[in-house]
Amino acid sequence: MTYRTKQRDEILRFFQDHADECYTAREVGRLVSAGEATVFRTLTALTESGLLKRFSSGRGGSATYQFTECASPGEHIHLKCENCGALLHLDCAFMEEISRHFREEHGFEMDSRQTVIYGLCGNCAGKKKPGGTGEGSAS
Amino acid sequence: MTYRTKQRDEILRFFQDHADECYTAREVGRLVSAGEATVFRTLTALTESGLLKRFSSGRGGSATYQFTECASPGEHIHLKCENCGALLHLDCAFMEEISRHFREEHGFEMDSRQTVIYGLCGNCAGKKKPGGTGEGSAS
DNA sequence: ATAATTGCAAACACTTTGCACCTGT
DNA sequence: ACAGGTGCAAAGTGTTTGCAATTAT
Repeated sequence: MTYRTKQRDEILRFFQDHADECYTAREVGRLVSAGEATVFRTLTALTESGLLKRFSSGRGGSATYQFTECASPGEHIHLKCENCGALLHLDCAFMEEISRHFREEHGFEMDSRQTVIYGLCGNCAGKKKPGGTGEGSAS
Repeated sequence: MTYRTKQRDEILRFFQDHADECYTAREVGRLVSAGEATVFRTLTALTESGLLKRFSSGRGGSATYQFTECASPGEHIHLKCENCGALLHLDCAFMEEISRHFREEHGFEMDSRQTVIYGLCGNCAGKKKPGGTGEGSAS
């Protein structure tokens, strides 16, 4: 991450321009001009620096990545819509409340960076009801 | 899942006897007398029936499985300790409170089956502070 | 009896790595 | 110039699948 290359720029920009969608490494590879290896390396780097969020798919499927504005490790939690894929960032205030609840009532120190709440966003709730035994995840 | 075989019995029993630990398919394969394919098939089946919970590991690592008492889709949420691996089941009452918060204040319908809260349990909080860019997940 | 399950090995899919070449500073 | 990045192809993993033999009902 020392040099700035056009591949990284292009990949990051791609995610910024599609912040409402998840993409697999393969998809990214097809949509930008960068080799697969570079895509994987870049995706890993961007995830580690907090610009992207990674979601593991249930079985043997490929992981997906999505842009997330928060490069800074600020305190907030992510809500992921299982239907449309929207990634919502929960404001600090409420997160603190949840966090406190877990800590005080259950002695559990929540790690908001690793946690993703799955469910249906306002637009999707009431519509589609995803079946399957899907599995979600995030870094 | 029509017949009852000794392989499935053994695998399920293994998880019941080690309900506080996560195991990869490979580990299970070594510890019980069942072929790898059978282990994978059984793990998938048990996960689908809700007896096990599956956690995807961050990168290319293997998924891990853990016993979870709740075969019934009862309303409760899971808290997973990132340090010792403990899997805590949150009582309905508090889960309802969280759920309501998301719904009323954010229009978000939480899916408690898919969601796992990561963090440190009472015993581990304050001790080890896991680094890395790990990623958790669950079905 | 017969339909489901097992197990092996081969097939797959996703991700990582080695290494020579290219690029950013 | 030279550390760092890229890309190809090869190597790894982890997981799934085809199919004959085995087992539960």
